[in-house]
Formats: sequence, C-alpha cells, structure tokens
Amino acid sequence: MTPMTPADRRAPRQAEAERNDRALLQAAKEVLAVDGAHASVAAIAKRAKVGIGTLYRRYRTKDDLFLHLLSVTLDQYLEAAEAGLALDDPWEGLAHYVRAVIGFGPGSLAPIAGTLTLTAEINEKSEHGDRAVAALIERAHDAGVLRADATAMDVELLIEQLSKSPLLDQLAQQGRTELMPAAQNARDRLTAIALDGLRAGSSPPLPGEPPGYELFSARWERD
Amino acid sequence: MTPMTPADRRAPRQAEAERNDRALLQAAKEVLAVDGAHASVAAIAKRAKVGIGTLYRRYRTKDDLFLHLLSVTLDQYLEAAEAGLALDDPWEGLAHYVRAVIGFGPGSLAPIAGTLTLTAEINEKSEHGDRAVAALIERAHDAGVLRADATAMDVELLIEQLSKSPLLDQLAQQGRTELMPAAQNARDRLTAIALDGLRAGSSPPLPGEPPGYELFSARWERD
DNA sequence: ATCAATCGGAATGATTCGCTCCGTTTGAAA
DNA sequence: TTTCAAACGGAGCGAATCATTCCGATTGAT
Repeated sequence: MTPMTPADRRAPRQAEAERNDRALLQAAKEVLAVDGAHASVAAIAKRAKVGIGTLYRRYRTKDDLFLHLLSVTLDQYLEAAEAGLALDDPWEGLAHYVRAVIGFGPGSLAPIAGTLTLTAEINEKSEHGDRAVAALIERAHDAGVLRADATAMDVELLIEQLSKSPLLDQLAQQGRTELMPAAQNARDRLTAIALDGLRAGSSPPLPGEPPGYELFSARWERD
Repeated sequence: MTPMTPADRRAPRQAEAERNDRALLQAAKEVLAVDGAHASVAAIAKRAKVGIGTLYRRYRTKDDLFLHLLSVTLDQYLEAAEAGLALDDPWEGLAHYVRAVIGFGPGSLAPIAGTLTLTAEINEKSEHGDRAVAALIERAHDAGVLRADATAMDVELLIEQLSKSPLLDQLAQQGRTELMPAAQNARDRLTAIALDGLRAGSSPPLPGEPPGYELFSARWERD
C-alpha cells in the first residue's frame, strides 16, 4: 500500500459531512420560509439537527450560507426550465417548469435576496434562467396554448405567489408531518387551477396593463 | 353652559387618537406580513409614525393588539361574504368575495393566530364567516358556474395563497411607493387568472382527493 | 392660564443574536 | 490496539433587539 503523509490523509467522515451540508441547505430553506429575513442560524442548525459549529465550519458567515442557498436554487430553476424546453409539447413544457419550481420547496428567496450583496456569479445565473423561461413562454405563445395576454412577468409572479405555502410552512414548523401529504396534494390542486387559468381559452382579458420588468428588478436591489 | 366636573371632561384630542388607532392597525398588518410572527412592536409603532407609548396606552400587550387586528379583519371578511351573497349573479358574488379578501391587504393572519390564545368572540366570528363562504360556494356550485371538483377548502386555500403578496410587502417596506400601483395591478391580473381557473369549463379534473377540513383547523390550534 | 388627555421616546431588564472556541467523538490507517 | 486528522456539538461572549414601563413635553377645549 502506498505510504501516506498525514497531510495526504483521505477524509474519513466525508459522507457524514456531505449529508450535513444537504441537511443545512434544506433546513435553511425551510426556516427562511417561516421566519423570513429574521431567520437565525441557531434555528437553522437545530432544524438540520447539526451543531452550530458544524454550520460555521462550512460557511464563513450567515450571509455566506444564504448566498450558497441562492446559488443552488437558481441552478435548480435553470435545470427545470431546460427540462421543460426538452419536452415536445409546448404547454406541457411550460407546465412542467411551473410545477417544478413550485414544488422545489418553501418559496421564493426574493425577500432575503434584498438583504444580501449578490455576487456576479449569482446575477449571471439569474439572467441565464430568465432567458430560458422567456424561451419557454415564447414557445407556448407561438403554439397558441398560453393565453395571449399573459406575459412572462405574469407567469413568474404567479409562480412566486404559489411557491410559498403558508400552510406547508406552518405544518412543517409544528412538526405535523402526518398532515403534510394532504397539504402537498392541496397545493397541487391550486397549481392545477392556476395553470388552467393560464391556458388559452374564451376568457375575459386580464385587467390593466401588463406588469413591467422594473417590478422584478426592484426586488433584487439592495435597500 | 352645563357645569362639568373634571372627570366628565370630553376628550379634547379624540380625533388624533382615532387616526392613530387606525394607523396602528394598518401598520400592524403590514409589518406582520413582512416579518411574520417575529414582528416587533417597535417596528409597528415606527411604521404607524406613532410613539411606543401611544401603542401601549391603547393595547395592554402586544398580543392584545394582534387579537384586536384579528377581530376587525374577521369582520371585514364577513362583510365581504355578505356583500357577495347580496349580488344576484352567483359567479359575480363569489368573485367579489375572492377579490375583496385578497385586496384587504397583506395576507392571511393564520401564521400569528397559531401563537395566540383566541377568545371565544374570535372563534365565533371565524365560524360565522365560514358559514357565509360555504353558502357563497354552494350557490355557485348549484348554478354550475364554479368547477364541480373545487371545494370550499380549495377556494379558501387559493384565497390565502393569493392574499399575501411578497412583492407588495417588500415594496412597502422599501418605501417604493411609486411602484405600488403597478404591483397592485399585477396582483389583480393574477387574481383574474386564478378566478378563470376556478370557473366551470372543459378542464382536466383536479389531482388527488379534495383537501379535508383538518388542514384548516390545524392552523388555528396552539402549538 | 389651566389641566386632563394624549403624545413621543429614553430607560430597563430579559432575551436572542451571530459567531468563536474548545473539548469530545469518529473511524481509517498503522 | 493505538493513533490522530477530521468532523462533531454546544457553552459562552459581547452586541443587538425584545416587550414593556415611566415620565416629561405637547395639545387644545375650557
């Protein structure tokens, strides 16, 4: 067997560390959904069933953790958009993206994004995702399956609105796990209703003017 | 002029006091929407542009303020439901209720209700409102204008989902008042989309089983 | 000019915060 | 079996924030 200097040692507990990392990100997502910008590191560590020290060995600061969570979440969004584009049916492609993003978990991260100084990497991922979603929506419009008066902003705002579930968040915090499948199902029904409302059909036109992009960008600016 | 003992004196600054009371309730609603259960009295007083002392002269404790807010909000809900029932058209009646409740402001109070010990008066108001909504929905079902597979729970959950607007809350907190009309309009469009999805039509059936009432009642129980 | 009513916010003690530090546990290599 | 780098949990620290109290300033009808 090859001799091994102490510095060369392979990490012996690497598997546990990886599991903890995933648990931390999941816990951060859940606590953020319930507590908003006031979410505390102690609450996150507790929900992840991990010591505070473990959290701080992996992330230099609280903001570091949030930025990392934001980054991996944007990756998931992009992945869902590309999976949608890979589907042949334009409507099913859009619906897949909507369902996937809503299902990712407890909601939009925009409220905390406003409290962070975003990195260039994150801004780039965000724009990349926006382009993919725009393509998804343009394709649905061209196929005539998405109601003509609904813009990309409308769809994105609708997703944000549905992606945070007060009901699921509260049940999660109370530990009422036995009710959560029913709550998930209830949320799926609401998603289906909303998607139904987005389909092209004999509907009265949407009120007012389409929302402008400034509504979206304003949210990611530092206060 | 009638003589007047000191104890009989009419309140000289009553108008200002009333204005402050309204401002406090409005501010409490807004801060609760953004900060959730962690909302602080200092933040509420500041948003209402009122001293902390003023808040505590009117409400004995923080919980007292929240209970009062809950009470007047339930009154508004009931009023909206009865206004909907007063309309002849069953669909317009339901739509009016949905639009009104969503428009009342920054969202459901369920998350804080779980942290309070509710009074009998509040429980009664809640049940009273539920009965009115059930009547509204039954009438729409009977008229065949509400999709048959959507239950009262579906509608109530949809309302809750739409009644909290992260976008409006964030803009309000940032003081970006110039963008708020556009954000309001964007929200109205989402409401229209959702109502469209609720209308009876040639839609695929909703997935899974209808949500049970236990999902609703679980939220109002003390932890 | 008076004074009860109402106001704003400093002060307080308790709590919670982000974060550091350190003693303990783990398990592959020797 | 012994060793020890790596990963762990959580007590503890100073700063910040919490709900609430208390009191001096302001107001405006008399």
